[in-house]
Amino acid sequence: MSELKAKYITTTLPYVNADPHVGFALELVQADMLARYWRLLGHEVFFSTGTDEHGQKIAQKADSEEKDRQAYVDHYAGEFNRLKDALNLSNDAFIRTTDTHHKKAAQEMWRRCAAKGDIYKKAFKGLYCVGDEMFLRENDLVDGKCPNHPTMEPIEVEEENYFFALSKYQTYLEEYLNNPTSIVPDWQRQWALDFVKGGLEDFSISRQKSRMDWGIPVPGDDEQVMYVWFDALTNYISTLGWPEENGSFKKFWVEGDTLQLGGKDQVRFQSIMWQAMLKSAGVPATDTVFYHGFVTSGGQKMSKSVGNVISPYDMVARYGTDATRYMLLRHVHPFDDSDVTFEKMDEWYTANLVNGLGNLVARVMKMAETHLDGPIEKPAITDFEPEYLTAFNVFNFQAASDVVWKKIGELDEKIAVTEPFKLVKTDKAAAVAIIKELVAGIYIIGRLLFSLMPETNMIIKEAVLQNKKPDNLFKRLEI
RNA sequence: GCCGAUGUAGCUCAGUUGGUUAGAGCGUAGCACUCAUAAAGCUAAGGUCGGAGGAUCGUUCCCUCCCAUCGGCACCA
Repeated sequence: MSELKAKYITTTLPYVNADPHVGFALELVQADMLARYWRLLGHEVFFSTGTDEHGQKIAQKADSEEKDRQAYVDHYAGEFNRLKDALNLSNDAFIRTTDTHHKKAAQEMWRRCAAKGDIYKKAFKGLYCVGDEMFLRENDLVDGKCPNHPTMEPIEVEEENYFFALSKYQTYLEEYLNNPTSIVPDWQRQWALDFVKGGLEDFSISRQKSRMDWGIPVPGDDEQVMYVWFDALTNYISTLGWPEENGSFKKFWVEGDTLQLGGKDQVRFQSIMWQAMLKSAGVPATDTVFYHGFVTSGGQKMSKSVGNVISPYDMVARYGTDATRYMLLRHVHPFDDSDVTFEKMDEWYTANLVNGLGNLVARVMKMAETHLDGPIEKPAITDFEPEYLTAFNVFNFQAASDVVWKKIGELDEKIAVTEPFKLVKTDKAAAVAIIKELVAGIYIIGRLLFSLMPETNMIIKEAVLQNKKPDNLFKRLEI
């Protein structure tokens, strides 16, 4: 058997200007399910996540709340890092773009792109709102005024910024995106390809320090700080120790398979700008970027004003960690938008977890505990069925989960058909044989849940090995 | 406006080489059982497969047009 390739997987880094959102929780558990699955298959895995902490919006928010900026981002980094326990994540690294090492790496990225001749200075002209202390976008203007300050006249400001020569990489990016595995799902790849073919503009990668100083200093220019995107993108390799060329970077990025996850609004950044930066710096491209959809609630985008925001912490509080993972991985579409409400989640929870998985384990283990002399022989490890493997290969977390629930249904049916609880009164040996099969079936279900619901996996395994009915896996919801 | 999708049972969705009675899960109704978290099992109701034309011996699945919904159309990240 050939050596399995090392696997690198990372989420995007959420921008820490708000509390963790269920959409990001989705990305995290998707990454975690893959990471655990690969480890189970025997791959060496490096799973990274973290926080993106520089830029205008964060500086502004911290200032407006009269908080020290570093203290402000420390707080939010903590809020995001708390998801590790809440969602039982197995990430190997949590990188913050304010980490010292990361700052150095971002500067090295800059130097390399500059050495390649891809960074140049150019005058940038834009409408600037003095009230917001930031440049306004054409689309944001309301009657030509800043939406937040309709009484103030935006002023035209010109400043010199550094630009990255993205346009140089059009041909390269077309080649890269022609590779069918560069982006999943494929229609996102088509979009990216069309976008690149339509022509690329260079983009600014710095801000004048006098106007915005919450960023990583541009090497060799005290007047400028990096634009947050240039800084943040570098995290995907700085987390592996880059620019140190050996060690983790070599093992996972150069010699391993690399996978990045992101929301569907990230295509331009992850698959276009970032890939051009990597090429410029002489670093191998990301093998695949997977883009998930958005989670809506009640048919609308979540927003504070609508009042339909779902916090992952609220989900965990109501259903528990494994059940929350279950909702996000089995009932949210891997890459299309999905609608989630507590009403729907209550149904899923009760039907599939309480009445389905939880009840099955309870009824089987009760019979086992009552009628077997001791634990069954530990079932041999069997290969996963093809549909389970295929589901993971195409990032179809729902299909992978469906395999488990199909088995749950089969076992429930088997109990109904063979009635071991009745048979035990007339033919104990036959009943015991059936119960043993059922327990083995539970064990297999537990194993299939390894990546989806790690805690449940452990409980089932323990229950089988000790021949003891566990406490109810999922508590019935209070009405 | 342009580009791209989507429109299949109450809900969420499967359904590619076009071929007899269109599927699953959840929900609903009834039957029945009792090992289990009043759970599971069986049965049933429920669909002109968005609409209209066309090509075909024949299409939910191909072509055209229309309607509806959604998303994107670069420096907010």
